[in-house]
Amino acid sequence: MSAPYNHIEIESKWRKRWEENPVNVNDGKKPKYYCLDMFPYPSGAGLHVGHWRGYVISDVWARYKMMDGGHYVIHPMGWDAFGLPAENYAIQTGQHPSVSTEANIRNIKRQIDQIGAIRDWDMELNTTDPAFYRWTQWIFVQMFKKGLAYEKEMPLNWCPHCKAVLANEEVADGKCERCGSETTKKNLRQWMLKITAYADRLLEGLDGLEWPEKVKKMQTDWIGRSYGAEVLFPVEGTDEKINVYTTRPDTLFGATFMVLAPEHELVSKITAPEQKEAVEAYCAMAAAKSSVDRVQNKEKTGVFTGTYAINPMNGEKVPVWLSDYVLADYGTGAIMCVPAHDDRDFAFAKKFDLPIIQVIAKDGIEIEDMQEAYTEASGTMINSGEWNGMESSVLKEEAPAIIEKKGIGKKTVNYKLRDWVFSRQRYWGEPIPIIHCPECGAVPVPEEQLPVLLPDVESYQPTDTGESPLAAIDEWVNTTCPCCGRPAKRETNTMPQWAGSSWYFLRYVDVHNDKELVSREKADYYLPVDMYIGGVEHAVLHLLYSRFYTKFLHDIGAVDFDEPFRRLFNQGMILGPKGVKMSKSLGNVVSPDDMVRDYGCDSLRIYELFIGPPQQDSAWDERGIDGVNRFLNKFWNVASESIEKNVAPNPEMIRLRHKLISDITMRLDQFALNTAVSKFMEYNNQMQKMVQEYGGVDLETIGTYVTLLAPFAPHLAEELWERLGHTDSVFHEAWPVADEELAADEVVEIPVQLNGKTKAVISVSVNAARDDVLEAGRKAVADRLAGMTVIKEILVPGKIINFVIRK
RNA sequence: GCCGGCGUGUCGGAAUUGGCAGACGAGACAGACUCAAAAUCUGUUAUCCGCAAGGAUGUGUGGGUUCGAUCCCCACCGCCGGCACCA
Repeated sequence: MSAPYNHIEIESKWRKRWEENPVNVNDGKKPKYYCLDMFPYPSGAGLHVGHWRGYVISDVWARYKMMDGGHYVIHPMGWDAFGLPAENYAIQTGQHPSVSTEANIRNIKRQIDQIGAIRDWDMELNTTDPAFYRWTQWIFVQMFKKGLAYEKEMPLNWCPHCKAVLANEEVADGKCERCGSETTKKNLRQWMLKITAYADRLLEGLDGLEWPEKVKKMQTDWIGRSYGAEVLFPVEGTDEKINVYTTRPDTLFGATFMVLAPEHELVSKITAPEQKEAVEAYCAMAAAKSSVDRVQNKEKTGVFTGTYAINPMNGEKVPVWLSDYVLADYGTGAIMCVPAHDDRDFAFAKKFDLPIIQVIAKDGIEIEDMQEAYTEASGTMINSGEWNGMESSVLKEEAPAIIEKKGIGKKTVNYKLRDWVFSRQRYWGEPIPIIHCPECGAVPVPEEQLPVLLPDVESYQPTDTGESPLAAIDEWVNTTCPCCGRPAKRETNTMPQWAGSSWYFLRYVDVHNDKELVSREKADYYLPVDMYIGGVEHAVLHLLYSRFYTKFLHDIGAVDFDEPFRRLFNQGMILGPKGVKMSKSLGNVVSPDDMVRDYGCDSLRIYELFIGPPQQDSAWDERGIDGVNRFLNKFWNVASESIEKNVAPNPEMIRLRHKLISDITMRLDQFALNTAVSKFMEYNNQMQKMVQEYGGVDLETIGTYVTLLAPFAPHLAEELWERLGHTDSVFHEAWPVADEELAADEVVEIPVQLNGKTKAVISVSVNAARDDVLEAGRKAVADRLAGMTVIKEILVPGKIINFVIRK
């Protein structure tokens, strides 16, 4: 028996070898494969076993791609280092955020190195590096020049805790996505990015992506495209017209009242004098409502304006109301209300005793005393003048065109997606490269003057007023206009956390380029990303923003593709031992460091995969790693024994070899990494029996096993590969290919069932004739067939025999 | 409320997608080695009845399709996630 497996010695040996002699090198001839991890925020807590799992998954994939197809794999890592925690730490300690960030990066880099992954550290980047954010600012300037970055004053989501505005994507349930505080609305002048200009392309581009359907669905819903019509309702006694958006123009005859958002611009113009006071009071109340109230309290409120409008379809007078259930920033901020066919309108009509007219009847029957709205689109039109008798689902499609023809409105498309609020009132972010000149307005900083460096401040403390801490640095703020040379002021807001991450993946491949964002030559060879691995929490944030940025950079000719990530894999979270999210405050964070020391990197790698399906959340259970560790030790022994004995192959071993190749490859391709590990264990158990029976397993089979195991346990594999007598790295081996004929069993066991219940199992040759197999089946259950009538005999070759019998 | 996903031993999970349910691992129990423990090895381990051979039940619940259902269809229950007054 040779020496036992010593993970410390072997892992440090190969770590050193790989450093001296990297296995993943670009010779300029290989096809490329870009396998990317979502880059981490360098938090002070370091990596826990959950982060580790994501990086293990991506490394297994990267190494597999390196061997399968002989790719040069781009597998870089960087730091998404702007953001609030570093800034908050700076507020507490007075230490510059870059200092704590740098220390955190050192620690996390050490932890990442423990994974033993192939990494292109010469591509490392950091979003807070001026050489990087120069180009983040450059992209902003290009967007500004194309009219996609603009300033606007509007009510915005404001987080009183973070003291910054938030994008819609950063607010969930009326609360700040980051800190959980209730958000309020604040009227502020902010920089916006016109992501809505790309709504259709962002929607349509999803079709060609190999992404989880769930994420595509989330983005589709977030963009929220709907088709309908805008219809003009003249206001009685004035020249004004109220423009409403509806997806159900077929129900126009059923519109018995209208509702405007309290913020609608016509409110003050059309309110009747006797209702003025009530309307003003209602608007004030609506403005004071918090986002949480608005989302959670769905009890309808409203006020009558005292004014009537005319339904343009039938000339009927309809009262105009105000209510905050109509959103000012969706559609036209005004709706026509059809209480018979919309739940919200129904509730409003019931509360304020407004008329309800049914215009769609299921099977032509009108409902007496309606108790709830009939919201289905199928039925026959009634009470609808010229439309009576039509099928409503047909009319729904045709109505926008009819309305347009009549000159009372037009066909339209609407989106839920809003423009992206892009400025933040905080210190630790990229300065927005704009100069405000009293004469020339907002002027971009000339490209050759980029980057606009983030200056040092005395206080990082954010303000309550919506002003950035940068505003206090007069010598930085005061500058001259690049256009006219007169005194001007710098923009003091910074960019949101998402700015750098929206395009960083493009920069890795040309990280030192100081002439352009990325050279066309390098972009054409290395990009886009072939596989992107990370958590699902960025579905409508980072992943949507990145797609928008890439489409924009495509349009200005910076890159020749317009989707950044061809394939996306969302790994599940590792939860704490009790199944709750790991967090510092709960004290259930498990660090990989001790386990790497005690069990070795390869054991932890495999355990991270074995714990459950990679896309699924799994609770951490530290005991499980023992099983994986035992498996690696056993395999080490099987391999060592076999190397010593060098036995000749037999058909059983050859069959095992080809079955293993086929099983492992299939599972890798399906991303079923947990069952790939099970299969390794299963085959290892079989090989152990062969060692007992034949003294060892033939070295070709051992070599194949080692090759297949290499992406999972790279150190152990390299060591055994060397012990098998090879001088080159196992990672330069081509991925083995199974010979299905050699993998096929000669004899198969098939169950024999009576009425679907297994009563016996027979062994038959795979080539046996149908009748012989059936005969063998009959024999196996002969005693049970006695006195029975066989009604039907079912034989699925190689699978099953089933006799349907009756007394 | 709407849209997804899931529900299998004590636990994590598997089942080549309609063909022996519970692979693989953890845990537990028993045994071997040991003065002893750890490590290692060898068994057993879905439930119920039975000394046993064997039999019955069993993939959230109820029904259906099928020779055969964890898998397909219908209804329901429970958990998780997303969206949420989007006209």
